[in-house]
Amino acid sequence: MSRTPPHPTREQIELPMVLDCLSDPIRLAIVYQLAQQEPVSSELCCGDFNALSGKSNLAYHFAKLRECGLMQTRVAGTNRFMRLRREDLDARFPGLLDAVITSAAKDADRLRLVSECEVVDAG
Amino acid sequence: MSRTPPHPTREQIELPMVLDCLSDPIRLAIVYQLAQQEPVSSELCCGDFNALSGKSNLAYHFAKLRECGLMQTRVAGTNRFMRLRREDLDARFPGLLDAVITSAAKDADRLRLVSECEVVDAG
DNA sequence: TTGATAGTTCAACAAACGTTGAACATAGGG
DNA sequence: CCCTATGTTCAACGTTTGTTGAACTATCAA
Repeated sequence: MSRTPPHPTREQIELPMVLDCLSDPIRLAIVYQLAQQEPVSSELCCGDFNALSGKSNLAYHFAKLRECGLMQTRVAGTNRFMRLRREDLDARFPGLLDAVITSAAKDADRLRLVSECEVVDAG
Repeated sequence: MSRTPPHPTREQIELPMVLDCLSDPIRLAIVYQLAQQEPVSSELCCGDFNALSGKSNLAYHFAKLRECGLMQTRVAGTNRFMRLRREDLDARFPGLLDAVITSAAKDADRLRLVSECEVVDAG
């Protein structure tokens, strides 16, 4: 598979694009899941999101998240590891990412941020 | 003109809809302009946004902003007065509106949040 | 080399979106 | 009453979006 894909620089990150990206339920769930995992490890790979949708649809959303500057992708063998661009986002838009994630957490069930099986596992 | 249009209740306000609404440049400019005016008077009428786009296009965006719970419209004679639903938004999504407005302010010129003539007037 | 695994790319399609202008409704002033 | 100002609604349009499945690429392990 090709090399590590292009990402915007910090200064190229645009507010409307970020908000638009976060407004899609699947992408919000991806960002939320990344944020939840952050204390443990800052990275997750594509397969960790398979519960959210099909692989090709996820690839589409990953690309959007990358293009708008929300995520960074690192290629390692046959895996791609993704992490939130927290530093860049906090620098550009202070408090925004946290506010979104906190708000999303409050509505977690309404938003189906967790996949069905995870909910079952937790219960 | 018909009666005052329907608005969602506080609990009906949904995060993805709010983010999607804010991701449009014209709507972001409307919200920003309302937020700027807040200390002075919490309301502006439709005509105050005429620099942003045509009247029918603005009516379309006003409807979106109302439907997602960002704004409230009050009918007074031939005017409609609009204000941000700050209390409701802060209750549902603490810090979100402020983070968006602060971020928008930082990029004010890049985002064309102010109309051309306002910029000229200021210069 | 063969096969399996991980993920991307492409073409297709329906649905939703933003913009326009024309028509409409309503209220207020002469 | 007529006229104007304010704002909405409607139909039309081209564009962008999200989703699908099939084809593809690349890496690793046996």
